[in-house]
Amino acid sequence: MARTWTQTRPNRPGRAFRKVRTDHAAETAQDYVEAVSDIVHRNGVCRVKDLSEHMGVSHVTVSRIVARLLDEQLVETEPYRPIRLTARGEQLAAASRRRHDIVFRFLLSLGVPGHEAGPDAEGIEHHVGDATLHRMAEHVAGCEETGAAR
Amino acid sequence: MARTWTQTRPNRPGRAFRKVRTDHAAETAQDYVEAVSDIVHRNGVCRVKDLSEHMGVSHVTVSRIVARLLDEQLVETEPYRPIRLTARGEQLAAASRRRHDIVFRFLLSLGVPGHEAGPDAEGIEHHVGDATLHRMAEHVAGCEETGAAR
DNA sequence: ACTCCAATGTAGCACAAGCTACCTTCCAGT
DNA sequence: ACTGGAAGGTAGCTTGTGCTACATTGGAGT
Ligand SMILES: [Mn+2]
Ligand SMILES: [Mn+2]
Ligand SMILES: [Mn+2]
Ligand SMILES: [Mn+2]
Repeated sequence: MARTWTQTRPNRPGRAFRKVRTDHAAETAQDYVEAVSDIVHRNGVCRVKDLSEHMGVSHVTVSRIVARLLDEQLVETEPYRPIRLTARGEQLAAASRRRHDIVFRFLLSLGVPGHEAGPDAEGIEHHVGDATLHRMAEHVAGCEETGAAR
Repeated sequence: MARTWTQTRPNRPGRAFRKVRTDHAAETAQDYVEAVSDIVHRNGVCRVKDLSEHMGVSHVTVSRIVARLLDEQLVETEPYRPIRLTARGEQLAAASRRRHDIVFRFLLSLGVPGHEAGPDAEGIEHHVGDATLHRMAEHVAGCEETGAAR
């Protein structure tokens, strides 16, 4: 019965890379619902144009992605109308913003200058597991009770 | 002269998201050259199969990506032959590994358990700017001179 | 020397996300 | 009420990365 079983259970590095890929797949939805939430709070409504400027992409890219979010019931809208978040969308936005803020404030508390912490946080946030997020939050809290960054 | 100038210079969030997108574009090359380097050190040679197992993807995906790395002069190989790194590939691999190690050890020094630090580092590494990397390295050094993680 | 099979290559598909070019809609200001 | 132009939709292309199915190759073992 030998069983060569070349690769029955996934190996360690393979698992890690798979996780990164699923994180990437979730990334767009998180950033967009967060953006919709921000823009609605700032402007009252969120239009395709607003998202296009916010994300730095063309309006075409935005409207295809909005169609996907509609599919996933994260937003609702009709043609030529503003975009609102569904309840699910609000939840995801809240969770994403919380994560984003923790990562951003953590980088600041590490001593990273704001102009670099912003862009770095935008990417890092999607790859931070629960344990890592907890540790970051604790670090931020620790630094704030002592005294500011550094 | 009014100048509506809807969007002449990119806005802040737009710049951040653009950076994330360029980071993602560089990600595959970095992970693959790092993998080739690791596998060569471990096995003597690196084959498509090794990469396929390491990355957790099919051999088809690997061989198309290897073709791209060949184009970018990061690796050299011929059909049905092992894959070696070029000088440029070695350089990129060394830089990537250094970055990867710093991020990983940083997470450990934060108190993140290894089984989560590994996968998280695999994603985070590509979004860490120079200032952030420096801060992480300093944090690791500080923790090591004191006493281990925590 | 042959043969078999694991490894590799190729064809062709899917899907996400980027773009330009072009068409349609709607509303603000006359 | 009209209408010009900004906003948004649509068509169709590109690139990157994933896949299955099938063809090819080369070397290990007889
Ligand atoms: Mn975010
Ligand atoms: Mn983000
Ligand atoms: Mn890596
Ligand atoms: Mn990686």
